[in-house]
Amino acid sequence: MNKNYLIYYISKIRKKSRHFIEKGLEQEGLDNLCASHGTILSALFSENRALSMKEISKMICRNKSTTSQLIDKLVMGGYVEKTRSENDGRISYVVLTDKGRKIQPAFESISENLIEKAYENFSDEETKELLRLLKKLSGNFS
Amino acid sequence: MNKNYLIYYISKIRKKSRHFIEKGLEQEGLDNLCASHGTILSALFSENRALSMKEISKMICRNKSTTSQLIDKLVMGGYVEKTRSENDGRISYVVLTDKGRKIQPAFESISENLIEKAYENFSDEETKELLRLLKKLSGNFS
DNA sequence: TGACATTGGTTCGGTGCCGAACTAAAATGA
DNA sequence: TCATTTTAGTTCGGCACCGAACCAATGTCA
Repeated sequence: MNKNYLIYYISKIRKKSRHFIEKGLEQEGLDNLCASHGTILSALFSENRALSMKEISKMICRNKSTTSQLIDKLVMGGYVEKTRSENDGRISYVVLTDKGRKIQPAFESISENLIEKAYENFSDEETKELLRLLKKLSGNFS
Repeated sequence: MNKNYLIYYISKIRKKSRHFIEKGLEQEGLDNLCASHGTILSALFSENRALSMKEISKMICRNKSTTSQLIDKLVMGGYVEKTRSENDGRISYVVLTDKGRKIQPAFESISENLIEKAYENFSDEETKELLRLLKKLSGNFS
């Protein structure tokens, strides 16, 4: 058992999953979007409400400048819109457009395929244990 | 149990571990080096021989153009040297310089600290199981 | 032996992502 | 009330990383 393989596996899995997602996006004709855009849209789908930049930033674990740029691209693509908050002029909310809502099924399918592939041959027990250990590991760095 | 958290944890752990390594490098005065440079140097330390670009590329899981650029930076910093193979003019070998060898202890200390922090409160059993499951997961994408 | 394919590396353009500096709006508090 | 601090976002410069195009050396095979 070589403990040092940990980071090796982690970054390999991350890279492969990103690649998987980006291939999926490409097949759905959603070129010029990357995995992070997918994460943002998924968040908007599941929350089903307007989200502020800050909320999105936190959800996708990217800093605010990155988030700002990612959203810009989604706005350019017509998938989301930004509106200034009426109560607090600093906040801008991001909402899905019709075009954005229309691609939800594509995303869900990619996401399902990813999960299916990742956990292939995993028993429920193993899946559960893996998630528990990853959570614990992640917490150790905080 | 939400299977979708998998990628979330994975990228969080990756990001935090990179951050940890880069902080460590900074403290050792090895600014302007990133985690990938660390991985390359560690490979050179542990293999203790000249490595070709291709070998390095494979070991660090980066494509050849990225590897080329990372090595360039290490050459600039005086940590490694590149020499053309005599048998095969296409291959260039990378070797540590004295300066490169001198920072081995710093790297090992960072690496140890990282492992220690990551596996904090992990039993041997848990560590072993985590590594097994990650390996399995990683294999599922191949 | 000479055309062609393959292989190891580099160069180039582009993207994701970051931190620092900045702007504008809101909160604070003397 | 007004200066100061905090907060939400944007802009900018820089680096890691990638794929595509490219180059030079080697392998292949008729």
